[in-house]
Amino acid sequence: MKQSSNNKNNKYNVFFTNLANSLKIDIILSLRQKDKNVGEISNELGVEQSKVSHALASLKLCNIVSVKQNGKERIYSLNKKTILPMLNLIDKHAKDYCKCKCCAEKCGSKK
Amino acid sequence: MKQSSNNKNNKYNVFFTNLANSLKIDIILSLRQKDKNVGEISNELGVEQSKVSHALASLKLCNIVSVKQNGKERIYSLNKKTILPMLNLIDKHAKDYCKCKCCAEKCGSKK
DNA sequence: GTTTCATATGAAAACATATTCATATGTGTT
DNA sequence: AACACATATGAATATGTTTTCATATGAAAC
Repeated sequence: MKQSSNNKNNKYNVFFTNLANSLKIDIILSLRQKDKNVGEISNELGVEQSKVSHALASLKLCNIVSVKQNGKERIYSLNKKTILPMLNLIDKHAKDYCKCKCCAEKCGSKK
Repeated sequence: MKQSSNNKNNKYNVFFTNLANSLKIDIILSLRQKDKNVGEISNELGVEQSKVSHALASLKLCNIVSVKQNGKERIYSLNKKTILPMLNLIDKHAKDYCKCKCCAEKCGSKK
């Protein structure tokens, strides 16, 4: 009877899971303005370097960011083609449906 | 020096976190075709009823689905306006960037 | 080739969310 | 009111992902 798809690795799940993290979102929002190296991101967000590196590595796996070597630095840039329209959809969605100030607390996360 | 945004509840994170789950994705894909009650979804996916209920409750918090009572059933329907374009963006993204068959395994999730 | 700066990596711990299972609630029927 | 059906809820556990911290790697300068 078990006809479950059990499709843990479908592309949608992989993509959303990768983005389901506030640090990664902060990095994405930061890279929206301009390309940055790891140190710049780390300083700007006040977040430890290795944490940023881990987050970037994961974003890179899904081609959400890409990287260029420049001397000893690595410059990360955002793949805007996919992400920006996606953020816009969420902006629109939130505007339409999340009218109360408590919405952010209530949506999805128990925290 | 800690100038971190620490914005765990920003709308993007809340939204993506809610979607970062294969059952919820399966439910969304199923509701894409037509509205269904909990039992139908549960049967179709071969997934226990309470699991489906929990997933639907969480999707509802973000207005990704909505619900209508019909006798003792509850009919869930997908808010297509936001989700469908979002899935399309991911389709496009995967087509452009995830050319190898191993990509799904590699992207984002360690599993 | 040693030092310094920049970033990546591994592994354990911390954390968050999903799953499970027992049970409660709600709706209609008899 | 008792029952059956449909769905929701709570709480403990399981699972998966992030965080942390120590350390490794790589690139340039000396």
